[in-house]
Amino acid sequence: MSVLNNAADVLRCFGNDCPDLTVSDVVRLLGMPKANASRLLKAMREANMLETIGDSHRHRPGRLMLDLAAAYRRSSLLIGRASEVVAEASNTFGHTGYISVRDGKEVTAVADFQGTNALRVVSNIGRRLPAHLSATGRSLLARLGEEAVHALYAGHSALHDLSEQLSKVRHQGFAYSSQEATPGVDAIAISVADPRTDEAVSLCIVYPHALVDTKGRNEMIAALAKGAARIAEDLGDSAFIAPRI
Amino acid sequence: MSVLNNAADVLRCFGNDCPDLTVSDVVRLLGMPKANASRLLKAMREANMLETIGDSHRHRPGRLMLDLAAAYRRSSLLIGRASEVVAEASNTFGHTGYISVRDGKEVTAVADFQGTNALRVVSNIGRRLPAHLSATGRSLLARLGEEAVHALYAGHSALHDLSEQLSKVRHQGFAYSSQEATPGVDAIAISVADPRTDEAVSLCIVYPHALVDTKGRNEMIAALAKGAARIAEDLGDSAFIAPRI
DNA sequence: ACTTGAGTTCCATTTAATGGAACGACTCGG
DNA sequence: CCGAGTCGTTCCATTAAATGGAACTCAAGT
Repeated sequence: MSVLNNAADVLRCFGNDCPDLTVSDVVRLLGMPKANASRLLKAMREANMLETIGDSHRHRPGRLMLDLAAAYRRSSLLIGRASEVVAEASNTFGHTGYISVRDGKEVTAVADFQGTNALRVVSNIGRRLPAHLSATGRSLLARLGEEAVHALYAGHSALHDLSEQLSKVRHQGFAYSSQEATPGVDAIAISVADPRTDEAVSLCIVYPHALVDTKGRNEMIAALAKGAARIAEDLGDSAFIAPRI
Repeated sequence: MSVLNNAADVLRCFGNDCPDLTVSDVVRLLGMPKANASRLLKAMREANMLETIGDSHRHRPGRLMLDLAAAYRRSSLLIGRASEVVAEASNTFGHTGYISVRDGKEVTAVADFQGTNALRVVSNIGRRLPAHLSATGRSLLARLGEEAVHALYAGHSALHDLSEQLSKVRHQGFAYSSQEATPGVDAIAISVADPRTDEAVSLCIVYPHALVDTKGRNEMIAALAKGAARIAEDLGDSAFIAPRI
């Protein structure tokens, strides 16, 4: 209805696989009269929410947007603490690490730490993934109660499988995926929350399947678990489950 | 005037040192009637541009904003190419690296690569710095003509010094700062542009002053210069100046 | 119980958003 | 050189939303 919602809809278009937008893209994607789309993009441009690429008619997010993700990170003690842990683990083992948050049925990375190994998984920060299809997503879904997950995934065909996976995660204290989203890539994830702000984040390490055996995997789980446990204790996360390896 | 501009003003408040905002913060910072501020924050919340922290009245940027910086990076071939170069240099030397863009008289980092050395400079992505007070900023300002810089800094007391520094940067092909913004921290920066999109980025390495001698510094400049020269050639940046060491 | 500060809601007024249609700019193929 | 197609902008009357003063709620402090 209001411009603000339309502007938000435009920004949402950048979410997945869309590096830039034209007026007619917006008309197509949002089903809006093109007069509105034209004026909306112009207004967003003038507000620095968008900028044109060169002198073409293609738009990308504006400079105003560049610092907001960092402001989000700064607003959260939990993210800062989690980042320290994952940064250290990433450096120790040479693999890429993330901090992710859940937004409904999706997860998105808020911070990433590139691995240093020659063969490492490339960072995919800023891409939204279905929560039920990734270790980091399941580590966050596992924090919800059984009922909350049922409510969230009501009518979803994957619900039964997901429930089983989540009880495994709850029992183990960590989530694990092997070549699930990407062939050759494994991931481990542990979640921790700040009860004062109701935030939950996932600490995640992704690594090439071929490079890490069970022993190496367990060392990484132990490293993340140690850091996560300290955070859980400091912040009072009583729902934290110490991983059993 | 319109909500969009007010919303943009609210988002701008997160820029510097402000991790969260309340209704009265907005009233104070933007001089807006509190009825408006209250409704504006509510509307931004409902559009996912903001979210409340826990159940308090404090707001931070919303989930919608988290992926936009990544979309910006993805929209630019130049940023992608520059990131590869800086990521490699960061890994080789163990120091922290950035990619930055200029926005008027400010620079902001769009990508960062944490160093791996025990003593390394901590990433400050998402903070805007005055362009004339940092190596990365001066490497970008040097690309502007002498006149453009005079126009941009008209009436600014630092203009004279800046002009001198910039001609040095233009002659050398790189910018260097020693313990300028932060005691004990040095930085080197080289800029490269994409003439097709009118973008310019700075490739920057920051390192502890005590850890690097002139020889080490020159090795890093050479590494950045080599990568930047390849980008300049591939994209047709005729204004690129190969650093002289 | 009184004050102070923060946040929300109400309502008449003002201002901006809407969308159909006409217009201008560009590209492609003949 | 022309006409069809695509894309983006502008115009204008209509409709809908933003505005800001004031009244109201709620909580904390004294």
